[in-house]
Amino acid sequence: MNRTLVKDALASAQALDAIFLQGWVRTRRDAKAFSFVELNDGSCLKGIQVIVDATLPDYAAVTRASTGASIAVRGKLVPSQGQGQKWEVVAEKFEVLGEADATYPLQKKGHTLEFLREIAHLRPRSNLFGAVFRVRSRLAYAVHQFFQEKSFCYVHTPIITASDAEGAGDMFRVTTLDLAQPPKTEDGAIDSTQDFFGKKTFLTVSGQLEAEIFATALSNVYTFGPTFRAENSHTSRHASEFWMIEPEMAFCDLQGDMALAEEFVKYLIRDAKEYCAADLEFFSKFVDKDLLARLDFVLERPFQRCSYTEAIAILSASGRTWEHPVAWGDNLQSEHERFLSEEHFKCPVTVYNYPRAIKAFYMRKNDGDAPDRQTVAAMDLLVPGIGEIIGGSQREERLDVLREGMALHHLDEKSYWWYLDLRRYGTVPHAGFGLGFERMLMFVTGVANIRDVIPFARTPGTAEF
RNA sequence: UGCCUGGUAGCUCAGUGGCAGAGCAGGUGACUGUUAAUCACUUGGUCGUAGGUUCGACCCCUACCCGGGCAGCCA
Repeated sequence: MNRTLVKDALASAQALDAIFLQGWVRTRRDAKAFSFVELNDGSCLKGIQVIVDATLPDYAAVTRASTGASIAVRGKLVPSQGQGQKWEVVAEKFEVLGEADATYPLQKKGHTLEFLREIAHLRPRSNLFGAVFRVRSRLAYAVHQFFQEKSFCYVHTPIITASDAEGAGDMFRVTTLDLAQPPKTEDGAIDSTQDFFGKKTFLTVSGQLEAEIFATALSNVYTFGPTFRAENSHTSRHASEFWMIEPEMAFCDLQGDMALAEEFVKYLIRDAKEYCAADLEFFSKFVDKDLLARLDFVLERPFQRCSYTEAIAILSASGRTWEHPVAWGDNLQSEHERFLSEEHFKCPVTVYNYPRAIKAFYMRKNDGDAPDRQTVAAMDLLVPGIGEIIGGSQREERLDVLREGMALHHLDEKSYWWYLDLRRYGTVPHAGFGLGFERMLMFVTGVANIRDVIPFARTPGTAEF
C-alpha cells in the first residue's frame, strides 16, 4: 500500500477504509484505553492525530513512540470526534521505526532560535523551520517560474572565478597549493602560476559580469545560485554564503530595471501567499504579528521611487539628528535607509541615481549632471525591517565612458578584456539587479535573522554541518 | 574590525559576597476524546575557561573562548 502524505490525508474529501502514513512523533497523550499520537511528516505544518487503542496487539510499541521517534501507521481515516481537526487516523497497525530517547533535543516546548541553530541537523523537524524551508523551496520554484514565463534564459555562471575585483566585497581564495610550503617566485611572493588553474582564483561574489555576456547574446537572462563574501560581517542580515538572483536585460534602461524589480518582488510575495498560506499564518501568529497585513499592504501599493538627491533632501529636512551626517556624496547609512522605508514612505522604496564616486565602475553614467554632482543609473530597493534587498543598475554600454569609470576605480583593463569586448562589438543599453534570496525570505516570513532562512548558515567563524 | 550584551540543570530563565533555585523536558503514579493535556511525587549542577581580590566568589576584577545585537561592508 502506498504511503499517503499528511497534507493529502488532511485534505481528504472523504473517510478512507485504509491509509498508510509514515513520519515522526511530535507529541503523545496517553489515556487509559488509548493513546493520541501526533504524526508529522513535514509535508505541511499540521500533523495528523493517530488514535491507538490499548487493545491493539501493537499497543506496546506506543510507549516507545516518544517525541521525535519515527513511526509507520496503517489504519482508517475517520472524522475526528474531538475538536481541532477534521480527520484523524484510527490505527490498526502501529510500528516504531526509530526511537528517540529523552536526549532528543527538540522537546515539546519553545526553543530559542539560537539553540535551534546549534542543532541545524534537527531543526527542520520543528514547526518554524519546517515552514521556513517549505517557503524557501516554493519561492525558489517561483523565481524560475517568474523568469521562465517571461522567456528569460537561465544561465549558470561560474562558482570559481579569476576576476578578483567584481567590486562586491572580499573574496574567498580557491587554491590547491600546499599552504605550509607554497611555491614562491623569485621576489618571495606566492607563485600562483603553479596553482591548479595557473592563476589566482576565488569563489564568486556575483554572476553579473558573466550574465552580461549572455544578455548581450540571448537578450534576457537570469542567474540563481550561491555567492560568497569573505566580509567579516556580524549582523542579522549578512551571510558568507548566500543565494542571489541576478536578471540581466539587454535593451533595457534603469526605468525598466526598477519596474522589473518591483514586479518580481510582488510576484514572489503573491506566490507565497497563495501556495504557503498555512505557513505564513504560522509566521504571522508566532514570529511577526503584522506580517500578513504588511505583505498585503506591499502588494496593494506601488513602490515609492526617490532619487538619491531627493533622499538627501528628505533626510536633511527630517529634523532628525543622525549618527552619520547626511551629505550629498556620502553613502546612505542604515539609519537613513531605515528612516526612508520605515518612517518617511512607510513602504518599499527604490532609491536611484547615486553619486558616481561611491558606486561600482560598471554603472552607467547619467548625462546632464553638474560636474560636481555626477551620478550613475543605480538603484537600491529598500524594504521596511530589512533594508536593502535589491541592488541594481543600468550598465555602462559606452566603451569610452566605461574605460573612464575603470580608471576612476583604479581597475586594470587587462583583467576585463572580455568585458570591454562586449562594448566593442554590438554594444547595447542593458540593465540588471541582484536580489538576495535570503533577504527576500526574511521579508516574506518575518524571520529576523538570515541564519534562520538558510538551511546551513555560513557566517564568520561558523561552518558546522 | 569597532562598540554593546549575554554564558547557571537537557531546554527557557531567576538568583545572592556566606548550604544552588523555578518552569518545561525525563522518571514514577493517578486521571482524562486529549490538543505543547492535567494533577501529585521525583531524578538532574565543574554556575563558559583560566587567573586574581577575599576568611569566603555563581556574584567583584583581568584575560581568553563561545553566542547574540548594533555599526561598517553589501544582497
